[in-house]
Amino acid sequence: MKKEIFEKKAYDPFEFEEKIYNFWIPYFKPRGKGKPFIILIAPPNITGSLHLGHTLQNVILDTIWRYKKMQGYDSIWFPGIDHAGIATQNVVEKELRKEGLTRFDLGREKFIDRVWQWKEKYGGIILEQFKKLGLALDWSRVKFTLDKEYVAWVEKAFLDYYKKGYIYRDLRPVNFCPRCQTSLSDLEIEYKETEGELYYIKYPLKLGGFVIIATTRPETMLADVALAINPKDEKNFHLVGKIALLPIINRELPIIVDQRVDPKFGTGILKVTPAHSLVDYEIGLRHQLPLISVIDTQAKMTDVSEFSGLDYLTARQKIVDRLKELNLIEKIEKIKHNLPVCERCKTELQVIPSKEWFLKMKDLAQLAIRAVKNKEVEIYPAKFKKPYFDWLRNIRDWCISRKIWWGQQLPVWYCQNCGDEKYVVSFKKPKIKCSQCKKSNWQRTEEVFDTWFSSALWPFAILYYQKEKKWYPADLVASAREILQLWIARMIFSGKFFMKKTPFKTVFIHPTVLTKEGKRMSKSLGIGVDPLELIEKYGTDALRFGILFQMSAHQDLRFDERPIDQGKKFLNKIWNAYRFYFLTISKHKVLKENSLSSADKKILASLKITKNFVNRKIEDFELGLALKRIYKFFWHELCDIYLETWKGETKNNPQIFRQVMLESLKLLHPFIPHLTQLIYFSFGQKKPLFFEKWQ
RNA sequence: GGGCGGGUAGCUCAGUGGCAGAGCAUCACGUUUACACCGUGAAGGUCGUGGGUUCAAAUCCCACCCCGCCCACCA
Repeated sequence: MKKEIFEKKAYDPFEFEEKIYNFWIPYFKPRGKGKPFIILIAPPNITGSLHLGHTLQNVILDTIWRYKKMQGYDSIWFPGIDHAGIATQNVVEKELRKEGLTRFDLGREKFIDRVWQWKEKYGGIILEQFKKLGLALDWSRVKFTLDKEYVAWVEKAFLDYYKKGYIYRDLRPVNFCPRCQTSLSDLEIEYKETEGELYYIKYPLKLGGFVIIATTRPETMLADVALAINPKDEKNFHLVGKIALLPIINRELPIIVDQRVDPKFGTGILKVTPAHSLVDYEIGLRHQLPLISVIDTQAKMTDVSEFSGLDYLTARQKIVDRLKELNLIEKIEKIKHNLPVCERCKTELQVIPSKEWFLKMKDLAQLAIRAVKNKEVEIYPAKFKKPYFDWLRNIRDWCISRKIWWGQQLPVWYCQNCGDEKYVVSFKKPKIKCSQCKKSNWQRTEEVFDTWFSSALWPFAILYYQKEKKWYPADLVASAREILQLWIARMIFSGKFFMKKTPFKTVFIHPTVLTKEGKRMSKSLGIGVDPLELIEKYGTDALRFGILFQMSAHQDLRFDERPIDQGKKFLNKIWNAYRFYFLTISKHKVLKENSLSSADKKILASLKITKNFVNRKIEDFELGLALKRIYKFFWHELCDIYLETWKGETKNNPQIFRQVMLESLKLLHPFIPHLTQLIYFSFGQKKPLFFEKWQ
């Protein structure tokens, strides 16, 4: 690539970008020279394709990678992808549905084969798309969260936790999707506003009279074990300590006090149903109430009285009819309320008790809190520390098991003769005998890990479990806001627990990319923008420019396509500025004296100011402001003024011209890597531009 | 319900105590030998509303209105 390329008046990114990327690839590896600057990538889901969130996040990191490299650091980051449990399983199930099949038709083994096929076909797509963004990733070390070594790490972590008493198995109410047939974490739940009925039901008191309870779910009343009121509720306080009778089956219900009751809802009296409500379960724990379940995993009534086997909606109607016969319905009101539905399939969820594996969070949350308080990790912008601390301070134990099929199986073995009450936690099939049946007939559980349990260990796998074992911890990770708790917090306590060190020093919570109207982008609503289409239209450098130009470290970004067009024009401006440079410079002999014209002095001063400003702003993650300053410098100070002084007679110094043009190229490179590399070749250079020193 | 952020030119946004800014869009002029994906210039704003502090407020304080995001979820 020589100077002849400048015969063209306009820059065509499509002719060069891919070639330049391929030229760089070998140089993206760690060089082993200089102080490492390590970036931790957020592994995209194998279901994913590039969206503007990924684009922003990774372009920020790549810009910093190149900046740091030019500061003399050995910048390093590795690519990887996440198996993403439920998300992937549901995508494959959707494919099956087109063939008229469900996963149960295939059976577990064949279904998992299908998911692996899917992974082989689509798993790497988003990584290929990362190449299109020009990311300086070391492609010789791609990791996947179901790689053999990775799986071993996750098992080892589980065993460690287990040996130290952090893991337990318990029967607990969990959010359960009757369609997906699995428990879900809080984060996999959506709420849908729905019009429903609020039933006011009379519960007789044992010593005469009655109280009225408001509920939207009468079918769960058969699992009631108490009634509760708020301690500040003076109106109802006289009821405390009395006994109520559960209609239809006449179970005795103590009336207790608990602060979780909202005195303003309904009559201010809550029926406590620990098996089918998470709040009620908490109340139940505090008051040592029993756990009675009346709904099963199919959302059908279990074996209680005459309602057994009915689905929950039919049962609701029958129970209401019966209460009406007994004259125990005071009134029925319309109410708007939020129904919990499965994030993936939108089925209404049931809270039901299920045997699940839990991780004790109290100590671990403390580790994560202290790590940030002691500044072992810095969270930027600082305003995100509050939600981080709030979440950790109010944390519940983490349900880490899922009953889906796609994922990593727990290293847990159940006795085939005695059932799942007898189990062994072990890496390999246990040889010991069951304490009950005295036989060794162990079967590995089909339960899999919550995908976030696996992701929480990502830094070990990608940084430590490289052969060199020397990249842990990272310097920087960037994250979307909504996974601050799900991912970032969990990586922090996992790192502190297993490695005694936080997995990274700085977390940058980047802005959310919103639509022009300020709404969240959403594929299902059809208001997303596809970055690949933008690349096809404008090229990678222009996209990078456009998105970084709009970016602020503190504020969300309302996406606007115009700055990308502006970027395309800017690239052309740069192209032509260097065309002019190469045409002009050949006509001028290098001066022997180091005399500077006033234009020379002015542009050098301006370059220095710009550089200092850009340094400061990049360190503060204010890439938008940095780029705006560079834009102003290059276009308006360099092109509009300084270059003009080279037309006609000039007293300028050609050495300064060369110096300024080379320095500008370096300044632009982290933001606009491809074009600047191309022009760098025209200066007779054969190395990557990011090997140049920034200052 | 709790938390966080935003409201500045038609649009997207800079600007945190000292004469209101940029890009795009608009208008006028200019085919000046790097670039019409250009240049020169113009027009355009009661800085959400009301009050307060100050010599001075877009900027600091208080109240309110509107918009958005995150978290929790009311039985």
